[in-house]
Amino acid sequence: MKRPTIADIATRAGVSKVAVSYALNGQPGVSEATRARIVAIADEIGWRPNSAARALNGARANCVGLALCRPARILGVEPFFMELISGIEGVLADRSYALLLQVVTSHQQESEVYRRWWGESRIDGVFLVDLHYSDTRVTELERLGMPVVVIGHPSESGTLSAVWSDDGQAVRETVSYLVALGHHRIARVAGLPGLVHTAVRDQAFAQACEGLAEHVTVHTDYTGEEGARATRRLLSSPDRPTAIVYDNDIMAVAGLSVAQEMRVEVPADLSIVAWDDSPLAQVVRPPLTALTRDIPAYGAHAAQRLLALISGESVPPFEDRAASLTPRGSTGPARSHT
Amino acid sequence: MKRPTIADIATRAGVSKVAVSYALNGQPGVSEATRARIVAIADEIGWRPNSAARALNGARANCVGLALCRPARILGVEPFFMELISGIEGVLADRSYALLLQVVTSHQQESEVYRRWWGESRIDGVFLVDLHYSDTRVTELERLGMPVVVIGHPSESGTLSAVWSDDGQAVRETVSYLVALGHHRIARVAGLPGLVHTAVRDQAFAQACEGLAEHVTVHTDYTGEEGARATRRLLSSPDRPTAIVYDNDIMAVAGLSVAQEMRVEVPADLSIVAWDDSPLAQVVRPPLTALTRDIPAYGAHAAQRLLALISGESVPPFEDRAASLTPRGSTGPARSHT
DNA sequence: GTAGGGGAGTTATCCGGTTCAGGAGAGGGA
DNA sequence: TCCCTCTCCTGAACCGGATAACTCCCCTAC
Repeated sequence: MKRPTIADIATRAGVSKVAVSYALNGQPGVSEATRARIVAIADEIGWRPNSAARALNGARANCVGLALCRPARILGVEPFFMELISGIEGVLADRSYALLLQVVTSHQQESEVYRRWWGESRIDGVFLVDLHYSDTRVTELERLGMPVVVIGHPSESGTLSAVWSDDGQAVRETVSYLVALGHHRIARVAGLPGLVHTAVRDQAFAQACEGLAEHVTVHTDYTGEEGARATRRLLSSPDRPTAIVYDNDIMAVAGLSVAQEMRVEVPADLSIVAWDDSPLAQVVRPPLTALTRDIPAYGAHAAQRLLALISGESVPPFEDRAASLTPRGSTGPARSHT
Repeated sequence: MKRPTIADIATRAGVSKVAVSYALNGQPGVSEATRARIVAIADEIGWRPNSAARALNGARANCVGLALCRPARILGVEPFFMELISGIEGVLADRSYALLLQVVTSHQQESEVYRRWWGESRIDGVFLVDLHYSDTRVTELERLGMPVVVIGHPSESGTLSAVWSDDGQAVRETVSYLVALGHHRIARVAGLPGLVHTAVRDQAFAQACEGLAEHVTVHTDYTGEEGARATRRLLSSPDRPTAIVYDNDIMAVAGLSVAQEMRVEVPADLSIVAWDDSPLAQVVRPPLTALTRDIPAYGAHAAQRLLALISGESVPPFEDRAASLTPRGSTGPARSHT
């Protein structure tokens, strides 16, 4: 029941281990006849190269890592990561790379996971997501000298390669769309304030809203509860906004529910925009206007870069397409001033 | 910049590789003084055991696998898998086990992934999810002789160990709750018909509903669109149901939206129950009555069993707690017959 | 006739850690 | 003094492949 090795194949074929190694790796040094015979035997007994043995020869581990540092309940409800992973794996699978996944609870733990994986030669590189300002993980990974692709804004990725999309542009597009619809009081329910992409959006939002009667950003932890609470507070203020942009879909749905509960009509009294389109945004009534990104493609681009990096190529920052606005029923003209 | 090996430590400590190996593995054969010295040096230079070298000696790979066979868009929107993974990893992390993840598009591809991982000695075992009837993956995995924990009903898991929960009981609890509220026409919007847990629920539902004026089950692919379509059809029938049970939360939310769009009041005219509680179920209005399970715990139990199996222990089927009903605003008494 | 060249294999070594079979030296009992 | 045991440590082999270097052998060319 032991797994077959090249030595077994060699015995069967009546040649040396080396001939088998050459034959199975397409190297010169064996005749075509012998090669065919060896390949046939390998096939027949179901031989697979032992990844440990290969890795031991300084070869690649054929594996990359991803550590996610978010509470389980948020990870579960945010389609983003699963879609990202799907996209990443589409590329990895083609090159027979595996993905090592770990959910951690702190950046310190995350760094520790990287150090361990790298020290144990388990992985050839990692993806880094959810960049913070002065992120200790960046310096840590730079120090390790491991191939890394940062999925996030290059301004904070240090010397590490980055794959990113211009959230600022998406914000500007959204705001000017809302302004064109006659909205003067726009609010934004944002995600975690420490994240770089939150800050980028914050800043772009503030700039795009200059000159408007009112604009405000509220930070949350991405959960529906906080999204609902923020919405309730916003809609309770005397000069309540006529449009709210949410940083994820679960908060947008929560906000929509709050509006309905408070008898605020969507889109007549309130327009809602969700960041990141998802089936969820489309099944609620009215369907949510959303900032659509091709997240699997985003992940695929990151994976391609990481593999290139591992092969020793140098990889300049790659700017993916910005999210684009998909108008649906949740946005409409602002009701003229009452 | 090379990663340190035990040979480096040996040189530094002035002993042989073997002494270092013994010292670092807590084996007898070195004095406490020497052991302390070696451990200190290892610590100082940041040594980690090369996992490939260890694996090569017949040791465990310290890694388990999970392949998910669902389209990316469904995976993303269903919190189930991410929560399951979080739970699994909580246990794995304690034992320094890693999780290898792959998203595949067919069972054939999934089996191929298992064969490859196992053949390459990358993993010590796998989780099998989304069991079908006459599942070829079961026989395939039995043939490989690899440790496997099936997350699903033991009736179809063959000789493989199973961790499961009694969906039938949850269905019965739900139906009797609805009946107690005066509902006589109950519908169920179910998931993929091929899945064992769908069939288990189907059967339990049919049995629990015996004697009712009407009960019907509609199968879907778990997407919000199909959930909405099914709901629309159900609510358009002359004898429309007064209660609908959905197999996941995204379909329940879609159903709720359809009801609202059709001016069917929830819960006055229609009660809604969602399978698997999630933040999503709680943020919509009215909040959804849901079948709550502790999914991370479910994953944790499965992981414990898989690790036990890998250690050579025998693992009987483990029945986890059944989902329990969490009543919220989406269910109420059936309106008396008009 | 012989040097040269290449095809087809082989042997030896290495990767980093584990394991087994000793071996040196100290200590103890008869 | 001899032998035995125990502690602490070492050399060698091994895991499954990759790779450098070498050996044949046959064919060609000068």
